[in-house]
Amino acid sequence: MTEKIVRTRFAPSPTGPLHIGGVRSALFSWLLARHHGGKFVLRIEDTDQKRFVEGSIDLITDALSWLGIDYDEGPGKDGGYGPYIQSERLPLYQKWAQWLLDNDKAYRCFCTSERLEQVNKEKEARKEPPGYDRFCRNLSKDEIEKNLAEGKPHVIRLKAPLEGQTIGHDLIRGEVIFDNHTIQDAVLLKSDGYPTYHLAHVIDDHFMEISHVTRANEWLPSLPLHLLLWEAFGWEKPLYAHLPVLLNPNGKGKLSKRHSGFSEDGKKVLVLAKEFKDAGYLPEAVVNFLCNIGWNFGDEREIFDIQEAIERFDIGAVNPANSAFPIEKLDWINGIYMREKLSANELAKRLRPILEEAGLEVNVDRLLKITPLVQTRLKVLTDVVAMAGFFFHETFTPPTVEMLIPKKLDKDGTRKLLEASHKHYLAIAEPEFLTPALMNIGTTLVSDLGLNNSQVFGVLRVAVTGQSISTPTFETMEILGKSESLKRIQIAIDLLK
RNA sequence: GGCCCCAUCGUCUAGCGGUCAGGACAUCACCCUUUCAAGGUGAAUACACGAGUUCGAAUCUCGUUGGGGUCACCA
Repeated sequence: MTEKIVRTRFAPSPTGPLHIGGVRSALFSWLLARHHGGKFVLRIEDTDQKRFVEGSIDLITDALSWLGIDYDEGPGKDGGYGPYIQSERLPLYQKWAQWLLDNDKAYRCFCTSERLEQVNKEKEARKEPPGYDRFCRNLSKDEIEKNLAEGKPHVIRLKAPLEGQTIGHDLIRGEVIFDNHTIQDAVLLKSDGYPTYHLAHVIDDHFMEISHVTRANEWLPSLPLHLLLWEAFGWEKPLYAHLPVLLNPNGKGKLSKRHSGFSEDGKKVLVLAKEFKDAGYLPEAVVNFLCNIGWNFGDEREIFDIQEAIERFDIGAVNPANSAFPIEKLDWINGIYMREKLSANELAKRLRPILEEAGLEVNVDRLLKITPLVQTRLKVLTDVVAMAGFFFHETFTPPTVEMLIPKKLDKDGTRKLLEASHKHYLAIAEPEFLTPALMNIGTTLVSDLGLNNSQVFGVLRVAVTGQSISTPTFETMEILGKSESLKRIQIAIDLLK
């Protein structure tokens, strides 16, 4: 077992955009494979025709690639174990379902969904747990032949043992014991000829030689069923690891797609991988953030790059407890990446497409100048538009009068301040129109006028940028240049007349 | 309801029989300061409860409570 190559897989259903919980599962699976120098496989589980959503596969692969979670085998990337889309493997499932039938491990069930509903209703009335009553389990050969001859639709069900126990081993929580009588005669092959997840994953994981099955915790209750299946086939079982579930930020209920776009305490709850991208988070920050949920790097470090995570990752050390989604930590981590892990040039590269998407024409030289100014101020990339978008506007949008007048100063006082500023700045020679000199004049104005820094610098900021939150005043003026800065100060003066 | 899983600051976590129960985010205060940030310093806050086992339990056992998951011809 130890010398066996580690092969893990991420097996999403193409039912829509990739969810952040799915990303987490994929990430841990990927980390496990990379840690052992093994292979990571992407398999598409599209056995439910009704839930298939066109374009989902691209959405899934796009999200994984944005995050840097690369797969060695998968759709369009054959590694000798394909096809990697379950709907293309139907004959295989049917063949092995037949094998189970032939070996008395499964049986045909002709019950209609109406009857199944009826059975459950009756059970509920008797306060019994719901479940199939095994009506078809002991059908005689003649009855089966008769039903078949009549062309009655049917499914194939597992013949689960009625007594005894099934013991599972989970890498994260150890031994898990189930009484066999609680295990259902689950449907393995549906009447449309498609397998259910139960059958499909066992067959695929066997033939794809998956060594570790990592999946979300909601699968733990069906683990015994899967174990029974492995035993029925007589195949060597993979190791299982059930990852803890991501709960909503308030800890109530699992984080689900239903909550996409919903807000909680006035904060939007992001749940789709794409939403994180659109919101301006860096992929490396998202990955780092996700690593810290349920797993601990050690050394009391929370910031680390993906290579370091691969080196240390240990699936057995994953915390078995579910966790509330600590979304507020993402802002912090994202900030660290933007100001400490990225150089100004790299940050500028990421900022450019965002400004362009906002409809701004980006002058690269100017962008390079303002990037250092916004670097410590951005929470997410998209903040740059509001904070520094004015640098790229064709026309200047002047502030309102209210924005211009600071606390403890009236209209006249503000205008006088601006007039004095205009006079001083006009006197500076063009080549000296640089931050230190501008700052100097600023402080001179403060003492001359008997005001404080905040008032003087604040008024200038608003006058020059047209907004009250912006890049620092004097650096901004330097970038804007002498004539543009003076022009804007004059506009403000006129506004106050 | 049955079954299964889980339980350390508000949150993410470290801890695996002897620790002043550590770190981080968030919060608050102070410093720095041209708005906003960033940075610095400091504060406050946790072993769900009850029985055992033990010289000694956050750590082991059982129970209670609480939370979560799951009981489909969905995955």
